[in-house]
Amino acid sequence: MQDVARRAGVSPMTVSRVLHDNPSVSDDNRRKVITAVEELGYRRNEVARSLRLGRAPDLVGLLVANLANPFYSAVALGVESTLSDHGIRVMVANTAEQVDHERKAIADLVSRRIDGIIVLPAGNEHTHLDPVRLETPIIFAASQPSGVDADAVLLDDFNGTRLATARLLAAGHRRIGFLGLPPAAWTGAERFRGFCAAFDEAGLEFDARYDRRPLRTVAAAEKATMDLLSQVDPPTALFCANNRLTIGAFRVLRARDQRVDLVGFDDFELADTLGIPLTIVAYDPMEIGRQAARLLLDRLGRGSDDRDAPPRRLVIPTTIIYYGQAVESHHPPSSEEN
Amino acid sequence: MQDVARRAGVSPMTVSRVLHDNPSVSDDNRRKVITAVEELGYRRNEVARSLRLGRAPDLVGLLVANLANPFYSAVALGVESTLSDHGIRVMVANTAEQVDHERKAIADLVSRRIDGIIVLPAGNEHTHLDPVRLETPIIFAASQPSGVDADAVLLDDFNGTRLATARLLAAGHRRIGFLGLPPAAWTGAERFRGFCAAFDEAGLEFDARYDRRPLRTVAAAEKATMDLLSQVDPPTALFCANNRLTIGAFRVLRARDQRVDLVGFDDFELADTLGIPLTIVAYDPMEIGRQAARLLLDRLGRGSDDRDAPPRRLVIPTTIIYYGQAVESHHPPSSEEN
DNA sequence: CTGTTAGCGCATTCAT
DNA sequence: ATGAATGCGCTAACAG
Repeated sequence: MQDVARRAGVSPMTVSRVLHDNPSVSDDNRRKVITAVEELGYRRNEVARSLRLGRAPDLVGLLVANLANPFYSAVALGVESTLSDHGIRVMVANTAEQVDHERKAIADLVSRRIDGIIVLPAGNEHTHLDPVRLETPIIFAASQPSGVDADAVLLDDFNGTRLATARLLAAGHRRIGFLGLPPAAWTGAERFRGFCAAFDEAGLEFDARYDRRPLRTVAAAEKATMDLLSQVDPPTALFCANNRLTIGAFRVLRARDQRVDLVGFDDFELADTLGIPLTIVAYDPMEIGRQAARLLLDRLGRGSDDRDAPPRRLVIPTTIIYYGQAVESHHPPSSEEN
Repeated sequence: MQDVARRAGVSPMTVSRVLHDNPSVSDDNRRKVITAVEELGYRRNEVARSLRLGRAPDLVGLLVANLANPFYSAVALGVESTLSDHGIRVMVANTAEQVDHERKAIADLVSRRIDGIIVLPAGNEHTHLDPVRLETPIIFAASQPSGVDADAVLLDDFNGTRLATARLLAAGHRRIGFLGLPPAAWTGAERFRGFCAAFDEAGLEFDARYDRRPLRTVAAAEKATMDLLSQVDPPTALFCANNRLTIGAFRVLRARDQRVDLVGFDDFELADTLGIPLTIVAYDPMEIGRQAARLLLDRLGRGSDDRDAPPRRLVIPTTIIYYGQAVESHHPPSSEEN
């Protein structure tokens, strides 16, 4: 900046002002500075700037459990695209579903004085995230903050599961297997709660022999499915709590060519072509990222809202899609842009 | 830091030394400092630190075309996991395959004084990235640097395509449709080159009537496939240059129940369950990210190598997988951890 | 082993 | 409309 000032024959201060579009600079000087900047290929040092400003300018952290899962990468894309429209960069940390990774990553992000954090928490207990709120705004996504008072964008896990399950019951199914996530995760708990609620409302009781939890991976879902199918009174339908588990169940059903109604949470690519009747509790994962980003922008005073408003909760709705046997034109989600 | 020093009854410098594990601090003082740090919940301001050091400590940029594409998110995960082992954070920018997004993102990253950049370039001309090399190391991934002398980790696009195509020719196919990417992309050019090379080696010529380029999306691949299948002398086999195009072709074949040999570049989840014979040119996309990260670490002097070594080229091999009609246990790629 | 000095590059404040 | 002074929080280089 000194160099630019020298070359333009002005003081560093004038250069700074030009870079800030400060109107109180003579057109003459402005021109000279701009020329000098271009000739020198000068670019402001954002590090110094942020030290002076006391915060990392336009930089937020995003914590996800597993980037390789299309759900998380879609959320990440939603966050990134929304924030980059505002000139904000995103630092991504993969927690691999480990709470201590999460803790470390957060500490690191905070010490970098980022402007805010969006977190898709690994566990369901978030008190360790509470101290962070004093330093920087934090937005929860896909998980209800527990022990922390913070903005959140949630999915209607409960109702999505409840309604899909109600359909199964209405169709006459009584022996329904539940492939579920660890109850320690918000999503795991809520989806199971919705499942049970549907039974309650129908005046029925869920038989624990059909309960298979906690499951995390495709492989675990495969095992659980085989196990369920080979027991006496095998289930006539399966509910799978996320795309991993749906895919695991599908693999087994397909290999056995067994007629079982399959219902799963999360849409996924090729879900419509699997050649078996499949009901999906669907939603737009990118929208979770977009809304989380918007909540954060509000907190940063960039959006429409007051930055000191009380915590807000946004709920993304789910819809139910039936992928029948026939293969037509209804496209499931995919990264169409590529 | 002043506060910590006061509380510990030492100078800020001693605090700094303790934080750096500098051995020349008396155990007594060290203890006092550590206690004070804990009591105050102090964390070093990384911004000030990096201003002092003249670089953003442990922060690199990653540019990808489309995070929602499993290929890119797998690469991103490979990068993130490798670098986070070294305490390095990753800033992700999604270029949406637009060169000017790429340009802007790079300029922004550089002005943040990041330690390095890993880029999966949008186009095939990279001279606009050359100036960046003066400021920060840059690693190319999945695309040969052109007009720039930089490290790169590449995929064996040429041979993967060539060998898979050779198989088709050996199996007697002569009318082979080629669903290809824009030739402006390295990957697009190389895969087409490999395809043609196989014809050359067999003493055959590729009939341009079966050439369908450039294609980018699932929908475009569907259209191209329908078009190919409805022409006179329809192809008896299709080669698809990436997972998007393979999926598009599959959708049409499945809807028509038409017997056409399908060969595609990129493995993808559920590829083994599609119920049609499918040959895949496979590789590990995470490995691209890991290797790119490793090259960058070397450049940063963190790895084993000299940081002023000449540019290096790493090539990730491909393998050919045949997913037959039967559905067994051979698992395709997926985010198994979740 | 520890403290003092000085400056990284910028922007806020005050003076001109 | 412009410039000079000051300090953000930290650490390298040098004393002591």
